[in-house]
Amino acid sequence: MKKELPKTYNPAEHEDGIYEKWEQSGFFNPDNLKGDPYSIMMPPPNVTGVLHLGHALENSLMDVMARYQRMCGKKVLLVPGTDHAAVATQAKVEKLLMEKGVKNPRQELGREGLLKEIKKYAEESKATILSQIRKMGTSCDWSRLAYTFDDERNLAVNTVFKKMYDDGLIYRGKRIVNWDAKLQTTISDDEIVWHEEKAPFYYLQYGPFVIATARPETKFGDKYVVMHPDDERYAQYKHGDKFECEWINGKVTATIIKDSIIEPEFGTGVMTITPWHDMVDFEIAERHNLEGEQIIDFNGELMPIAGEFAGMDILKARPKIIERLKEKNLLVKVEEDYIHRVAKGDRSDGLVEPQIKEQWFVSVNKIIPGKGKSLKDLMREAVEAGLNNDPAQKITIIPERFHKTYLNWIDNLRDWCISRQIWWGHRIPVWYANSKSQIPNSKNLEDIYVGIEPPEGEGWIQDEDTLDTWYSSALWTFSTLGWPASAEATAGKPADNDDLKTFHPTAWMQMGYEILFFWMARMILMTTYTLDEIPFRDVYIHGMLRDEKGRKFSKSSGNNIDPLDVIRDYGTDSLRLSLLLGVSPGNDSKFYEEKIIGARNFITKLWNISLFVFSNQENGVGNSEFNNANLTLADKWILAKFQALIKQVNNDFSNFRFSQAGEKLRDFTRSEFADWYLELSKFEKTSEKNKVLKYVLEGLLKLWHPFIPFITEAVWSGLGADKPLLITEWPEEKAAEYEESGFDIVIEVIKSIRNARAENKVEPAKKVKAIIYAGKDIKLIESQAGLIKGLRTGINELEILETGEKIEKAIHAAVGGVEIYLVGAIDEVKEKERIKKEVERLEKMISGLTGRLENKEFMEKAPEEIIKKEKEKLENWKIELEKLKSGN
RNA sequence: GGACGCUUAGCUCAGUUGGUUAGAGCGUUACGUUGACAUCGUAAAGGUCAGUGGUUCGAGUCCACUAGCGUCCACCA
Repeated sequence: MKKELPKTYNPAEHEDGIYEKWEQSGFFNPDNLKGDPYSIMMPPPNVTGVLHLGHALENSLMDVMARYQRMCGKKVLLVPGTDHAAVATQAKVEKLLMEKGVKNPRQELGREGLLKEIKKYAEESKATILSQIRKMGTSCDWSRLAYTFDDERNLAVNTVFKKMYDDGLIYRGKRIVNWDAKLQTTISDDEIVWHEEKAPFYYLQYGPFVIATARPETKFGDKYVVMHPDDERYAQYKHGDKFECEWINGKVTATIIKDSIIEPEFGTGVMTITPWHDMVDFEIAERHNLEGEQIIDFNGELMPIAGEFAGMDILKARPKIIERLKEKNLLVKVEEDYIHRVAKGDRSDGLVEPQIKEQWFVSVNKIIPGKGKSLKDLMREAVEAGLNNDPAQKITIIPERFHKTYLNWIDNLRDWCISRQIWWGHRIPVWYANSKSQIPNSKNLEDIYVGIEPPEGEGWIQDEDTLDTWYSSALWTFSTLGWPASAEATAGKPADNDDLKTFHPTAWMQMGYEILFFWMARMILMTTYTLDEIPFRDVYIHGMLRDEKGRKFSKSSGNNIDPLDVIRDYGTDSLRLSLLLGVSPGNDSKFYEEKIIGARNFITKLWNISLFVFSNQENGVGNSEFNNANLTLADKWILAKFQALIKQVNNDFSNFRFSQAGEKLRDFTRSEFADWYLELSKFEKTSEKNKVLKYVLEGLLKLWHPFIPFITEAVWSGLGADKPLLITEWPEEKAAEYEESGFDIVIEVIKSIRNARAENKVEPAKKVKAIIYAGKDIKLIESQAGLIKGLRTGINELEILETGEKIEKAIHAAVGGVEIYLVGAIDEVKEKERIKKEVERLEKMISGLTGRLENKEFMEKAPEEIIKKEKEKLENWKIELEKLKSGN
């Protein structure tokens, strides 16, 4: 029975239903598929709100690949998931609570109460996000849905923590950390945003020295004065010398320290140090084993050491301290317009103060027992020669330039501080038995228990801190696959035991460059350490989406585009296509409504093409066979082009060039299939034409499906296919089955006729005679005369001649006449010139390359591969030259 | 200070190991309603590929320098 498509395509009427059918079909789950495994782990969106355009891009990228691989017969797994996003989520909920009038959420609600609130928010947000992922059409296996903060992932986190602790890679230490007073937690170096600010730069008298500072409020306890050992101005002072001097709150005893980190050129070449509140000072103090003292408390207020200033906010205290120094005649001079940089938290926008705290760290330089190398070494190996020199365990980063960025970053990598003083997150699996321990300041290591499960017996108290959110995301590629496969973990889920074996390492991963270090690096670290495997083979780095003016999208700048609005107005396919076309890996791209409209217009076009082609079909989709013996020139032409297209698209997919694959598909669909072949089918009616039309269109629907799954499926299933397009086989690449038929020349002829009409301003309705000088293609063109007449050329008489004068001349001569116009397809004179030039060019190239291949130096230096390729090239050119010369 | 990138048509960008006449979309201009499609079609105009020099038979593509722009990292007491 003949099925018909609706006249117009309204995405909203189809999309949800189609997604539901896909889901019910079970083919999102690889357990129902055959073939080689291919796995992608969705970068889990934070449960801090709703999906934005960046997520939409990421979903489009992973889904285009997943669908392509599935149609190519792979057993595709795409795991959906969300991230609890520790600090971000807690900060967000605390802010919401404060807006509701809860002044200090942590104090008022307590740990349990606040966690309950956050969990409620996270669950709501998660539900929203998951429904949005469905809206995007992402073909993920919902039965394997994961969350970085669920029980399975917690088990993985604790297991890895214990393993690292037992290996001596996790240690606890007093270190200088970035303290965000607003969020009341440590944050990592990467979470700091530097702001440039103008501030006065004070020169202060410190004993015999003048020191310079922008932060006098930290200087109360300074008792070390540091200078460069080679600075001759201060040669008279020896390292370790002591002197007494008058300081802010009375006399202090100062010690001279010589350290080459000091730049003699900067300021006075002398500084005092505040080890507790400055990274560099801390390092100097460590190096010389100096004492440090806390000056600023964890709320950003001065400590008792500040004397009468104690309890004051540091910024308010600053001018008062300067006043005091002035009174004591210790203020030498002030530079007003000094520009310095102030650290602020990227989530809180509050001041970040370095503080010394007890924290948990992962050592990146310590040698891992039994491996003879450090975590840093593993991270490096994975992208260089491959883990353990195994090329199968090598990660390729696309685009390549990020290799360098990554390696450069590893070189400067310091130990990773993994503890956070917040409540939302995986609690550190460490317990202290000493009831007197003031956690987290316990130093009694004997009474520490580190384990996957809480210790038995009374009196154990768990560490208050939680883990950096990236600790759990770092395990993502394998924690989602049922690792660790303990009896409890896999009880009732027998298939999970095999998942890790089947799907790890994952095939590819995609992420924005802004989380390269946060996430990619840490996944590599954790996975290579835990499994001795890389987490993924290829990682595709995408850029950021920006608005028309190149600004980032954000709610605060009011330029936000909500993907759901786009879907509502234009459909998911339009959104996906506009996100995928015109982007290249690693580069930012601009996104605006015109792009979406362009995509929407194309999708409408594709619908109309389908409408036309299938309106002439007896049957629905499938069984698109035709008889090769009955093919016309034009049929062979479109089939040859189509074969070439499949090959190019495959090639683009295997090199992650989605944009280019899409552009080629669009060009073929519009410029070749619709504009020529489909038009021509209205005139050249043969027994096979409908079949070829259907064959090519069906192939196109398949090729388009990864990009625009909904409309292609709507056509496919709308016409009663027996299985969804989702799992229909990808078109086969048939090696040169249909030769180039020379139909391009016929197109040239038709174009020249149309041009000649336009140039000579022939009225559209007027029928004219055309004379074509066809040259060597005379037979070909003669055979297509009927078609040429028919195809919107408006000629009623056609004369085809083998030779003739230069065409322009002929046309002009004819314009004087009444109804006869001369039109030429092949300008013999021009053609001869072109061939002559081409021959010259080829000869030059051949002689040049021959010369190179005879050059001893080149032959010795160049790699064999290149020489081989150059030789091949040369042979091809020679063949080409022969063809040209012989006139074929 | 260290690293990386960008500069191609009016705009947004592609350009796959160097190889025919450098491409697309949007925009502009002219024409057009033909048996799917005005959410359309046919065509045209528009580029010394930022600049200079080099390597090469051949450079948008490789190298060096210059200019402008941008990103990341470190960080100035």
